[in-house]
Amino acid sequence: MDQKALFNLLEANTQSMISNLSVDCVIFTIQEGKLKVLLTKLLPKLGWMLPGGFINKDEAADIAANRVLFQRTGVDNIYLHQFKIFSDPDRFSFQAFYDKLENQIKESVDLSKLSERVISIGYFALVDFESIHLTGGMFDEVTKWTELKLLPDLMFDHLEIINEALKALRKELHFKPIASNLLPEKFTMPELQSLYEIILDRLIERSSFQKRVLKWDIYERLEEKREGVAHKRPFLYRFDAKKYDIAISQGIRFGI
Amino acid sequence: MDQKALFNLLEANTQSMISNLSVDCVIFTIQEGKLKVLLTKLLPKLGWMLPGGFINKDEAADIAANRVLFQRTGVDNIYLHQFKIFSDPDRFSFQAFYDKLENQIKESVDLSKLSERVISIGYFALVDFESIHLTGGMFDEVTKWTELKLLPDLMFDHLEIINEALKALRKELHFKPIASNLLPEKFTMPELQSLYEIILDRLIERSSFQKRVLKWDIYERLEEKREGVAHKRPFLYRFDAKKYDIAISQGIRFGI
DNA sequence: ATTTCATTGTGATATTTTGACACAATGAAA
DNA sequence: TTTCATTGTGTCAAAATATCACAATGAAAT
Repeated sequence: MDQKALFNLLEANTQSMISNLSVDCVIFTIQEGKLKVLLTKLLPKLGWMLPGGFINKDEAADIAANRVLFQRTGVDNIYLHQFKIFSDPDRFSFQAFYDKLENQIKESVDLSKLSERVISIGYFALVDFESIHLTGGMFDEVTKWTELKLLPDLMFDHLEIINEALKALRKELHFKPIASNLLPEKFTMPELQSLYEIILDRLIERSSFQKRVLKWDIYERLEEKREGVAHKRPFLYRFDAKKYDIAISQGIRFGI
Repeated sequence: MDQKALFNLLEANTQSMISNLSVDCVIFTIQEGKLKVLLTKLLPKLGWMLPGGFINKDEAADIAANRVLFQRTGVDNIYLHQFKIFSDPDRFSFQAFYDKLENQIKESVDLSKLSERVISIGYFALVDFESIHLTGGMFDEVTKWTELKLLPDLMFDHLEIINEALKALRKELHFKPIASNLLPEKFTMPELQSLYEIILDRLIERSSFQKRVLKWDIYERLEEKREGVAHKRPFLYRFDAKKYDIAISQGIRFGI
């Protein structure tokens, strides 16, 4: 990530991009028992924000969201769930950016070419921390995972976008269980329970959790058990896409 | 509704509107035991479509949706739920409109001023048929309720928008019960059950339905009963907004 | 006037689901 | 060899749900 990305933003590449329509991605993961979200900066001197960017003129929003996320963070090919659009006329202004720039950069920017407002489409995703590899040499300076409860000041309305994303995620859990994205291929029941507890921010009783989850009949218990734990070894489970499709077609819900 | 609305659309009022961003409203109601949706035409000769229009430059999308719906149908001040955006680059083209116009109209339109694509924000609402009064002299010709299972050919991707709206409505039922909008102030349990059956398109057992619904503790039974029925008179109920707020704050869900 | 009959309120019962808790099994760490 | 946190699983009670039954109702039919 270098100044080129900033220029792309500020010029909004007026030939190929729609300068009044953007996407913003709220990427959740769980690490060290905490729910975290991926933040980026355009330049080290600018504030933290969500990875986002403008939609190309010939591009569907879902495609744009994946492209932008990849360009900004190296995160590639994940399922992004569109959850809300943010259309307050005052939510974003190029002027606010412009004012923070150094004079050298300002000279190369023509504000009059940019639209007066930007509407943004919010996407969220849940990803497995271990399988995500962030790119860019200036990692810590312009890209970081931040604990949801310890967010820094964010630019524009990005705090609101994150809050809405969390609400939408919790709703969506009823219709799409998390294990398909957030966990590695093989996982244990206690691990799955822990995810629910972290995302829903409340404790869940162990025995009834297991009974409820297994009744969905979308997880297959394997012969193997998790190795190297200092106590009884838990069974490994695997998400079964076929059983999941069957369950969905029967209108099952995944309430916890 | 006259040709002026059409001109507004085609010129997209370039001074005050964002010509690449629109809203479309899927208004559901139940009449004669059928789930119906509100369709409109811009002109009698043009095809059926959803009530929709462009967003003003200084306007939030939710406001635009209500304004557009009112202008096109006379339906005022209802809760519109934003459910999805439609961003396929080929989903809409002004050209398609243009080609269907008469020469006289064509001469007054400058296509080059219009954007090449339009992204639309989908809204849905559930309304009580009896309390809705459609305006406009050409009612049947340009505005009508249509049974969902007997939809005519629709312009653009509006069939897809309706299908997605129905999916979203069924999901949303878990978090927001319908009786607050779709029913008149006073209603009976069998009427409420009928709504669920129509919207979910399946039969529900009577006794357990009533027990489940009453356990939500958001409906208040009145002393009165429905008059003029040729059998036992059912009790009337009323939606209790305060109890509803309490229930919501406790994270209750309204699964059926 | 009387009977009919579809519909509703409600209870009885069985079944399923959930919650709370107990306890033996496990296996690395002490 | 012992310790001990964790896990799988069972038991039991409580709550929720499904199934069925039946009396009450009151306009419509006779």
